[in-house]
Amino acid sequence: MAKVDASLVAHLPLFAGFGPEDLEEILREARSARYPKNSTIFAQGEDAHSFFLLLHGHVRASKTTPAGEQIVVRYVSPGETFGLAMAIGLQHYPANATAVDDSVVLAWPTPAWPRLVAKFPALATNTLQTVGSRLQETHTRVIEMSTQQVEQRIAHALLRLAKQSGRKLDRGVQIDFPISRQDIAQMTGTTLHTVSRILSGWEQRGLVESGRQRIILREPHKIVLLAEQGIDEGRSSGD
Amino acid sequence: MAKVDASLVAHLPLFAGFGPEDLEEILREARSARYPKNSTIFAQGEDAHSFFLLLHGHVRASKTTPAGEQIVVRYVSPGETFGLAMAIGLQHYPANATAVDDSVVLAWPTPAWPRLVAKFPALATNTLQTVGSRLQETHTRVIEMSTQQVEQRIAHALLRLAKQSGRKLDRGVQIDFPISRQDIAQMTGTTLHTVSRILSGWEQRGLVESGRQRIILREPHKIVLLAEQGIDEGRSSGD
DNA sequence: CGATCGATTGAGCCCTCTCAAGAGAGGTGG
DNA sequence: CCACCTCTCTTGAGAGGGCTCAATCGATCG
Repeated sequence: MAKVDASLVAHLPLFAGFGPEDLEEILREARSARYPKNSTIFAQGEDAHSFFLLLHGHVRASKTTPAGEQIVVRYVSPGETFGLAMAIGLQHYPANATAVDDSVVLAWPTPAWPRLVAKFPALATNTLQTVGSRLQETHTRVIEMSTQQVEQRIAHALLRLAKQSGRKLDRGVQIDFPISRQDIAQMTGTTLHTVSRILSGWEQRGLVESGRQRIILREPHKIVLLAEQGIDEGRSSGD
Repeated sequence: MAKVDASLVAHLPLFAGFGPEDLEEILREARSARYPKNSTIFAQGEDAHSFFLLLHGHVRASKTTPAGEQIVVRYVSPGETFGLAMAIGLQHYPANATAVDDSVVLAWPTPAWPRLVAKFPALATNTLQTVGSRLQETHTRVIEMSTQQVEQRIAHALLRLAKQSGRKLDRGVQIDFPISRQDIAQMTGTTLHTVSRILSGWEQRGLVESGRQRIILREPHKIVLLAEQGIDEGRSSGD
């Protein structure tokens, strides 16, 4: 297996404050692995054997309820960690991780975590900040679900995805991985039907262009307005 | 100011793995303070001057939206930390903290955090686990809001409060601090009206006994059933 | 070129919100 | 100790946003 180039990951938040030698030592314990599109990286409830750093691709973290419903926890972008069960005191993964695109990860065996943290305490403080950010983001989600209508929540979700994983095109910004109506529904607490209806509406108004697992924001600024004020007048156009 | 007795807090998760001397050193940097009922401990957006450990009483953490709506983030019980802005990389408090009962806290000046963590790395790993738990709990909340009806969400919320801060009475379990219909609405993403209607219904069925900012669960087991299956009548399946 | 998975769309309903009073409980000041 | 005032809780009526149920269409892949 090829060695990971330290310079590729040195700038990541996880490794803030580390010198090249420390980095080498940490990376030495990791193995890299490739997961093809739609493959499972780990499943909820499984023994947490490893923790991960995404190098390339995109990973969806989701949770399954006892009743069998799924919700999307987040989409992981390159440079982010995931599967940190051990760090937060869990023996088992609290969620599923699925590669939504061909993806490459670094994986450390879970038992390496306590050892690495003991030697490099900055790993813990860096991770604390990461987990703290995720907590803030999740609170934002709770607030949105409590106070906003579905259309606004979808607008916020798509803008976030675009900012995080948007690819600039001439005609707008495309979300850079396959994402279905169902996925968006599971991110926003609604049904795929409602998402479909709303996106159809936006498409007719020229705000987005979308297809099978593909969404392009054509008028991001107008979508920001939708997200912020919610109901904007102007429905009385041509029909 | 009286010195804090180390033995009172030694068993807390925050201090797991510390000896008496380390504990003394950490506690030496804290001051204790008393906040009367309904007083503000800190406000959202304020400079994060301190972080806290609740010794006695109850604290409500809430967030205010740009539109002025409030949601309850959580209720803090004795032994828990709050106001950890600095630890998760924030300069300002992301929420409001209000004493809902006469409360006593230990407060450390924020600048002490990096110094203490440098000397006692276990503080960081202990806090990482705490923040991780809160992240899990917040995800649970998202899942409930996505998949359950209001009545089930209220049932879950009250059961959680009862477990966390319940006082056993002959007639049931009382939530051990003042809590209004509005508070419950802000925990579950609904309105005070709907909470009031649902609690009235439960009261008629003998499940709860409630009054002004006071709730007693008289039939916790039946409320568990409500929380889990939701609808207990009719709804025959017959596949 | 057929099969499968995702997207679209209509109809109808109902859970929950909004709007609107009003009643009860506690606290406070005279 | 009583009167008043404020905060909380209750309850009704009506409306509507979003869900459920049910088909059909369209695109991607083997």
